[in-house]
Amino acid sequence: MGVHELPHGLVAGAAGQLGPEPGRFARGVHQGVQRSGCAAENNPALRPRTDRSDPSDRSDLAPGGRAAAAGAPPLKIRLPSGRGQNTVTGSMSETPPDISHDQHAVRRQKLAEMRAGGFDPFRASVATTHFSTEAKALYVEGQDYAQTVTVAGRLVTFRVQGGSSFVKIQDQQGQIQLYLKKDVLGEERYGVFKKSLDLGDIIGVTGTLFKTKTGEITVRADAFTLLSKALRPLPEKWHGLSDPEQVYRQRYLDLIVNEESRKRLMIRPKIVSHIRRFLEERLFLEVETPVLQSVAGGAAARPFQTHHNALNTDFVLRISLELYLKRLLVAGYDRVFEIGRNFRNEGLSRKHNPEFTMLEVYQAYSDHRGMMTLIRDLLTTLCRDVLGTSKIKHAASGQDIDFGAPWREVAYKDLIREATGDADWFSRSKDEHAAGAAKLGLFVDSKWEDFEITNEIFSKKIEPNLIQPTFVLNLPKELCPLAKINQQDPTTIDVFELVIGGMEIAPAYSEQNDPDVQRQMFEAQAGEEKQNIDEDFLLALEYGMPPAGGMGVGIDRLCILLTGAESIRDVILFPQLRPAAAAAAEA
RNA sequence: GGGGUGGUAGCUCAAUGGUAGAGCAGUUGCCUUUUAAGCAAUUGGUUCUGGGUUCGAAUCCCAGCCGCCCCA
Repeated sequence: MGVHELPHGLVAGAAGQLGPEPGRFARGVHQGVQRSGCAAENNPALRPRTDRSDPSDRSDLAPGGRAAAAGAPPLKIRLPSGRGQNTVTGSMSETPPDISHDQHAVRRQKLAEMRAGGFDPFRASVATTHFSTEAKALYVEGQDYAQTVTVAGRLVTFRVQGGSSFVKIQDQQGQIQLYLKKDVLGEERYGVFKKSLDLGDIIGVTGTLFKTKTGEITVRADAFTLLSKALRPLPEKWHGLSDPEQVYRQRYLDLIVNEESRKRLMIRPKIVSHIRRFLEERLFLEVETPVLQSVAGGAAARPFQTHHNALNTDFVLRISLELYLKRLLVAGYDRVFEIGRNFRNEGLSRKHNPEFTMLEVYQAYSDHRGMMTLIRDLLTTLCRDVLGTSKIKHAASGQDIDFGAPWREVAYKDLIREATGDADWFSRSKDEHAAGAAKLGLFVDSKWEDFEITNEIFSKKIEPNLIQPTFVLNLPKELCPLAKINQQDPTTIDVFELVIGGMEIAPAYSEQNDPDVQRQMFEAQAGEEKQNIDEDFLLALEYGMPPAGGMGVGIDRLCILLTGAESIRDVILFPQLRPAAAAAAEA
């Protein structure tokens, strides 16, 4: 039935049954450890003070749950004869091999002995009342042992000193120290704690808050429950996990032991939720559009191929959100956004993951100028509310990026003229452009179109040096077929590209809504920017799309920027890696 | 795709051709308000994989796998 899933426990705790009576972690049950069955079947609020299960209850335990369990001896790791005290249980009569060096085996043996003693550490859960930091906030100065809490988490430090011990558990919010004392827990339970728990185990504890001599708010445990046995040891607590490969492949370990990673990756959900709130306050609708598409449009990139069996049709994974969101503009969704995954079948690098997250926003009766206001407001409130500052460090340049200062606006062509020192750059020939680029030390591929040569200068020589927030305006029309042509200079389009910290963060357009011009611009594309033509999209435009501003924001890059990360892999929980050879062989 | 660089105990790292070590973790013992706890004892290795050179290889060479950095 799974009545007592952990979420229920959390809800039950949060719903107001605070301060469970100490006796709820029944001592008499299976080495005093409560089981999920009991917790599930009894409303925690109504349960008797001393929640002793009757023996028949044990039958629903693991097969090992026998009456003999109650008398199970303290756990002990068996060592070769002559060393330590062997605890010979049941049929074990041979001297077992020394496994003390093999932490996995030691933990497995502890588990086996627990099960043999009638306790299965994977069957219990607990109704927590608080997260760690919430619990600590409840403490009232000077009122030790007044507040009862039930907390749960992973054991991350272990300091045993004889008859009392300090340990820390870690949960989603942080850590809280627990104080376990033989006098409080009783000899047997304290022995169980010392002998059968390990770093990495997940436990639940009920106890009262107090402040130690050294000033740390701590839970003095009245009872504890092992909720999950860790069969593998955690990485070392002091240095954490540093091998980048293991950090990425076993991110869960990184998140357990590396505080920095945990903090950094926790910022991301805050950023995303701020964006949602910000846009919803401005009456934007969040929608979801197809990932599986027939034509990968809205950008120039190689898509991933896939196949639908029932339809016997090939699909591609989307490379942008754009064309479906514009269909929704046609449909009358005047303000719409999607935060979704795009997939591009390209190389991996510090700045590229094959799947990445984009925010795309479209606002009818706005334009790229309107988008400038929107993104500026979004990013300044984001800095204020999530980071609590308007300035962030940009490690690569050593500068502080100041979101509070006025944001620079500059035309693409002006930047090129400045970088090349050539006021007449845009009236020169392709060969002259190639020569000019080469003079700047750039490699020029003979296959490149003229505009690609110029854009190489922008990408390599200009963009990386735009550290402060900069709107680059009026890009050449070849760079994007989906924007409106500029009235004054028809070689450019009404767009901006927001560059911060040397990275392209957000391109935005005055969206092209003339179906005929749109078709022409698709057909006129050249070079690497060429997109596939989505006929269904063009059909939609013929029904009439309102004038609109649209913008894309690379969420991963935004997170890199705002967290000071060095690589996109540091802001993606599970970055893409080549499958491990060993893992592949096992599978 | 090219160049560079790395892979040693569960984790973090030493060991430059001559017996593979340390800290943490583990195990055993002592320790009832600690802060990376301490003290004492102790276990622990296919040095990524496969070849080669050599009396002898973690170390040198070749190939492969995986990672990281730079370039295309």
